[in-house]
Amino acid sequence: MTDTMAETTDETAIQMGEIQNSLGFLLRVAQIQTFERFFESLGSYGLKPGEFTVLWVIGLNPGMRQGTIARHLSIKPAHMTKLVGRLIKQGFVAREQHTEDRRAVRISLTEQGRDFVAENKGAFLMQNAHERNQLSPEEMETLIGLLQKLTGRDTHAS
Amino acid sequence: MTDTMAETTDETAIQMGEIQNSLGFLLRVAQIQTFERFFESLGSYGLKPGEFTVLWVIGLNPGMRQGTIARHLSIKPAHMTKLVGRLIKQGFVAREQHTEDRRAVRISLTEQGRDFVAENKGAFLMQNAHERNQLSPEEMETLIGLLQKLTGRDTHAS
DNA sequence: AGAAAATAGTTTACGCGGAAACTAAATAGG
DNA sequence: CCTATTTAGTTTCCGCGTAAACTATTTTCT
Repeated sequence: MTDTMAETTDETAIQMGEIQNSLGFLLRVAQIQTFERFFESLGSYGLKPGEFTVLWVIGLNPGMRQGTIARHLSIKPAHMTKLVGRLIKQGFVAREQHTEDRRAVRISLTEQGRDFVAENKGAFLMQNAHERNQLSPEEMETLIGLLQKLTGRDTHAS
Repeated sequence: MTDTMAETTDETAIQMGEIQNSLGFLLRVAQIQTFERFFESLGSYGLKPGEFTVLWVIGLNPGMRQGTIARHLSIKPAHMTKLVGRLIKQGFVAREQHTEDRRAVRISLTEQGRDFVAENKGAFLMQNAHERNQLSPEEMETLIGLLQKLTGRDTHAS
């Protein structure tokens, strides 16, 4: 599962240098791994992490504008359109015209969407369960806190 | 159905729930931001983070097989082919046939490639300089250590 | 040796996500 | 009012990264 030490070709003596400590590099690898884990639990439904996140937030904010949700999730408008389109096609989300501002689009979950979120909430949040990775609960907490701070998403940001 | 049915027009009052603490979500946002920072410094050269990383590792391991490097960087073979192709087109990398195994491809940096890496090494590694983000040096160190552990890439396990 | 399997890398087809151009609706300015 | 600007979302086009199929070479097995 982890790096196969058995494979002892001379080629494996690779030098990585400071890249090993590069934030960008580590974030990339971490995300790849997280992505893979996600598919182990939710992949069977053909849903991607981003899609589940959107579903989740729509569920918490029914009737909100899709643009607002996109902005808060750092999703680009163009991408949001397609994302919502997919979710609608799957029957999880419904669009409704904003009555006051007819440019705006309100979105909310369908019954099916609510059920889906409720069912898979656990699996999704399991991502940071320490059983699934190398970190202790405290370490995971620290990591998440630091990432929140790094991204300016900690609740008590300056 | 629930009490959250109140339609929110206020943008700031968005609910995110446990997603805020989701490792996957935070990794995604962090990576987007890191990506943006990268372009501020190296974007002018039209080089992507992944490309610079590959360039870097080739520089540290001249003449190594491209597949070996790919594996160590969690890059898929197909992608590696295109990556190397681009780097060759830019004049940074050179291919040479492996003499013993004619299937294998050895790659190394050109003079231009070495110069480029030397020039931009500082800018690339600056990513984790605390001046560029919200974290103190110690916090950054902790974060990097935790990410290494999470990804199983902490070579010098504490 | 010769067929079969394994290995290295490439090509092809596809989906995701982004930038920019576009449409539609609301607001501002005269 | 009526044009001009802004805002919300969509569409179009493009590049990245992946899976799967493919080519070429090496190894294994009999």
